[in-house]
Amino acid sequence: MDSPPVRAPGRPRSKKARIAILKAARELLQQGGLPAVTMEAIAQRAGVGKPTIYRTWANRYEVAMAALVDAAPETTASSRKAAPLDALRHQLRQIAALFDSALGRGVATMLIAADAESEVARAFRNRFITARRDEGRAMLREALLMGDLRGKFDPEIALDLIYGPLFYRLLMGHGGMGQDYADAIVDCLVHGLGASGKGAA
Amino acid sequence: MDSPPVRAPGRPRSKKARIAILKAARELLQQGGLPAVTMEAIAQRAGVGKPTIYRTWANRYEVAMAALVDAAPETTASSRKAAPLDALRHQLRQIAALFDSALGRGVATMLIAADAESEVARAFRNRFITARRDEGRAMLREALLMGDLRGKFDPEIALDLIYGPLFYRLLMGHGGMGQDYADAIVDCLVHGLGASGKGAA
Amino acid sequence: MDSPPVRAPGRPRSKKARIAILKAARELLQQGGLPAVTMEAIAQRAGVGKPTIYRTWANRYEVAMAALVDAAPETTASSRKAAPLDALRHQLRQIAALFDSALGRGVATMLIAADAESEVARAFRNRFITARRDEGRAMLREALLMGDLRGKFDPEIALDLIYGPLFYRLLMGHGGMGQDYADAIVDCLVHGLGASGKGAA
Amino acid sequence: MDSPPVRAPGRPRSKKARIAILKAARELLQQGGLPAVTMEAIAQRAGVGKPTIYRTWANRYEVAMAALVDAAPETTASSRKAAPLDALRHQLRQIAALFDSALGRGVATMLIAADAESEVARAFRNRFITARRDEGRAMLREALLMGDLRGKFDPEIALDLIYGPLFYRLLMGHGGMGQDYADAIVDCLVHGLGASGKGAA
DNA sequence: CGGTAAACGAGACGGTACGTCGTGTCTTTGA
DNA sequence: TCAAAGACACGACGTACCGTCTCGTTTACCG
Repeated sequence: MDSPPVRAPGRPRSKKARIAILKAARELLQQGGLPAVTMEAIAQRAGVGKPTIYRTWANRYEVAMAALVDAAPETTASSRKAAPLDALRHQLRQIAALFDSALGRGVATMLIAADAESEVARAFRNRFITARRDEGRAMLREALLMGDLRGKFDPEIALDLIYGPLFYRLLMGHGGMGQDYADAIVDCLVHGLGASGKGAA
Repeated sequence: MDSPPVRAPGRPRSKKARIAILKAARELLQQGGLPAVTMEAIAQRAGVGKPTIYRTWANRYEVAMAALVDAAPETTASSRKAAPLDALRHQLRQIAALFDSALGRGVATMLIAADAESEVARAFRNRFITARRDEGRAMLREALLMGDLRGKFDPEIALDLIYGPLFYRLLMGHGGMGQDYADAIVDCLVHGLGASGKGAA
Repeated sequence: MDSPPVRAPGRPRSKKARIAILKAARELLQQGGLPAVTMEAIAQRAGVGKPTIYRTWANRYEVAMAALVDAAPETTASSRKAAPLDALRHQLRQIAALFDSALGRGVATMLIAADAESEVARAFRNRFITARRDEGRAMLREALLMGDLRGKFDPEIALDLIYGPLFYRLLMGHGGMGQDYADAIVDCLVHGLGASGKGAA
Repeated sequence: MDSPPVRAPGRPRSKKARIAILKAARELLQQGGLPAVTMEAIAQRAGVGKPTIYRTWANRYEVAMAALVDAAPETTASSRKAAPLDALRHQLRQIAALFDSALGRGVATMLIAADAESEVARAFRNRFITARRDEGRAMLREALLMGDLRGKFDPEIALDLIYGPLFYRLLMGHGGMGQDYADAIVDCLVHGLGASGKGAA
């Protein structure tokens, strides 16, 4: 790997170490899930001292998150020019695919286990959750502007109703995560359950 | 198979020990959250040997779950004679209150960390999740019968939209879990987002 | 004391169980040494409940000792009519052979580990040690009477010098336990080291 | 092989921890005998983690032996200028005193229980047994040179006859371990039992 | 010959110690 | 100065036996 110049192990390693750590964490995550991502395993596999890891991340969850953040595509790069609701469906399908993968559970575990206020946890949420939610919010607004949606609703609540079911099934595993599920969520929500005005509070 | 008349040989398991273990686990869960529920702490607090715990439960998550299952009320005992949608709102408020408590995170962690196929995990899901979902399904049906709802929708998807947001916020913590949140979910869903027929797939 | 007329009420102890227990203990001792002789292993192998063992023996060492006592030949049945010193050599060879076997170490361990005052420990010592020592004492006396020995010595010290070396090598393992060793001990002792009268105290 | 210039990487082992562990083991040994020397007790008393102990020693017997080796005087420092046989008597009295102490049984137990081939067991035997035996051998040789002894005998057998009785009584406990016992052994051996030439094999 | 009392098998009990693992901190050496 | 290596204190893990107890069953004797 580092054969020709044979740069002996020493000080100037900062970037290389970081990359090796994240790579090791990613591989461990894929092979054995989050429980396999131990500091010791990372250090050994990356050829790095444990203190070097702790210098950058506070605990193993942060390393795992950083590995995911590092690996994931920065943007969904949604298909431009599509109708807003179709774009929303497309995005939802992508998220469903992620949750359906082996990493899905790991994502959920991290969301729970990590310190909610840590720097990396915030970045993780930004990258994986908030960014998509922001996209979704923009899509809803556009749909209203273009007349695809005409109801009166709190967009934040609507976004919860859109993304919530995916997390629900991720946690409970009581149903599939297929593409049609993403579509069904949108359809059910935009049509509503048919309020009659009788059952209101 | 040969269950009713047969009796296992040897000394029967002690009811006292079982009760003490679950009580200790419950207290530890309330005081320090799930991380505090260690086998050693349970054993010491319950005045019980560790093997006695392992004889019944496979790991600390199972004990914690069993403690919750043991402690929780069997049924929500919803207010009878209320309008179905009001009953649904009431149930949702109760769940929100649970998730808002210190136990909320623990519940979520357990759902993730425990072996999904274990006996206790199944019981836990039945008691805490499925039972409420079943109640919700009945309420939806009743609302349709009574004319409070008139839409055409897949009830399973609708139930996901109802309960999903609570898990979403439990995981992400991006918003409150108050009583009004429960109401807002129901309202948003029954009215829908106002489909125009244009944005369909 | 009150043995003949009195008879305990209830079911008498099972001879079959006793035999099975001692057999199991003996086998375990041969296969894995003393550490393998655990109460649980004995009980399982003998098809017997642990309390049945404890009813007769106080701990695993006692069981192991009883197993040895039960297995060992009651008497050395020394060759009659042999010269006393030859008989002594013969006996010593037999003891060396025992110590050289797999059971040798177990014997030593038990002598150390068991409660020195227990009933079985005493029986064990009687059977294995004292009986042989008594035989040895008789042989010494006979040798003196017959004129084979003419020195002035304390017989108890002489007996220690005869049997001690075997235990020494059993413990330390610094030399063989062959037949010639037994002979060498007797020879060296009966001739002595050749006192000159100068080094006396 | 490459010992002198080479140095293991990483943090070197703590001398303080080693000393604390051996001190704790020694105290436990004195207070409660070998059964009291448990890894957990050592770790707690020494303020040390269990893995730190296991890093150096394989089991509690090794720790106990190391503690004794560490504590014992390197040499008996026998009284110079004494007659060789008197020096031998002196040494034997010292050993008898050790065996008579609370540590005596522990010493014997360790000799049996520990892995005979382990590094520490070898050191233990060297320090406690072989060194004294070597001293004894030298004394015998000197006594022959000086004419205090004139017999023809195998010195190794003679040494077994000298030290064996002490181990015999240590194991069997059938007699005292006093100073006069040490003297009696030497006296009996140097004079012999008085061979007549009749009882030979 | 039917009661009764003890011994039986089975195995759960409260404990203690085991030896392993992972954590997050520290100390040393080397580049 | 900082990185690797790895020892450190800590503490939970899950296992193995200990010696005791509680079951329901079996078996011999004695009234």
